[in-house]
Amino acid sequence: MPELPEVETIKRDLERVVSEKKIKDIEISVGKLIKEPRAEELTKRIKGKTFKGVFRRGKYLIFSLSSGEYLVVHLKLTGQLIYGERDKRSRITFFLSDGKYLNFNDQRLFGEVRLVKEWEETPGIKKMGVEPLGRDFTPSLFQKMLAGRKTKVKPLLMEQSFLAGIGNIYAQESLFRAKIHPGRPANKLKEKEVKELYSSLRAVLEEAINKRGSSVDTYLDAKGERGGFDSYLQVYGREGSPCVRCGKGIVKVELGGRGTCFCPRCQSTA
DNA sequence: CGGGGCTCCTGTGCGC
DNA sequence: TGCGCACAGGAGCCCC
Repeated sequence: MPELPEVETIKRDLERVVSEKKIKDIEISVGKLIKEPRAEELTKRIKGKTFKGVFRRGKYLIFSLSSGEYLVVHLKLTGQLIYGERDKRSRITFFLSDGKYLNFNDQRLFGEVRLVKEWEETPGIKKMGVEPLGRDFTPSLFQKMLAGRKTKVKPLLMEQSFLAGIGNIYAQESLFRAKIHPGRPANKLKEKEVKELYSSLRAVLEEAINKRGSSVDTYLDAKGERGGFDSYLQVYGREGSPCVRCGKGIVKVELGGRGTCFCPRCQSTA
């Protein structure tokens, strides 16, 4: 599942290879992935335009086009954007001026593509919270953000209107590093724990970016290669295995309807 | 605000 | 060996 580090990896890869390339044509095999405008309309507006740049907001990838419009893409669970040769699994294929292809693969068809004039107004982005690796995300801001919230900290970390780009993997990993039980009410964290969680979040995201993401589920980068962070995951998907810190078995529970792994000994409940 | 539930979809992995 | 079914999961949406 692509989260912030995976989307950032794809962004960095694509920036190098699609910038200044013209979109000669687009082939849409699964029209329902396009949320706006209608597929025919999108084709008309995108054909002949040039990719100017690529950036990321939360888990969204945003391509700026020479027309001044933006192509906004969310990979959801199984989306991939792979640059290179033609891929028969591709749901939406961009034919580029260098003779290469940008393939949007998506096994489970949850992905979303939009062509918009103002990317900031896109549903999902409009109410997006602060970027956890951004300059304005500080320990004191984090303290304030958590203060009013009685809900469980792990589902809160995954709320995109709270923090941008954190999903099930990195929420679990950062709480493990910070030694905080995922079910703790957010407003009950001690000041020291808030600081711990703040640095754990930033550290885990940065390390994951440096390792080019985690290839959990179907994730592949823009070159079609796996990420390298899988082997550094300490709790995610490790239920039943020994805790890397204390050796006790990692436990899996459901929180906010999502599977959650943690160490019942290391991660403090109070 | 909080909490629960439903929805989209399909490959995987289980039970029998 | 093979069939069929429950399940996972991001995020919007609904309801109370």
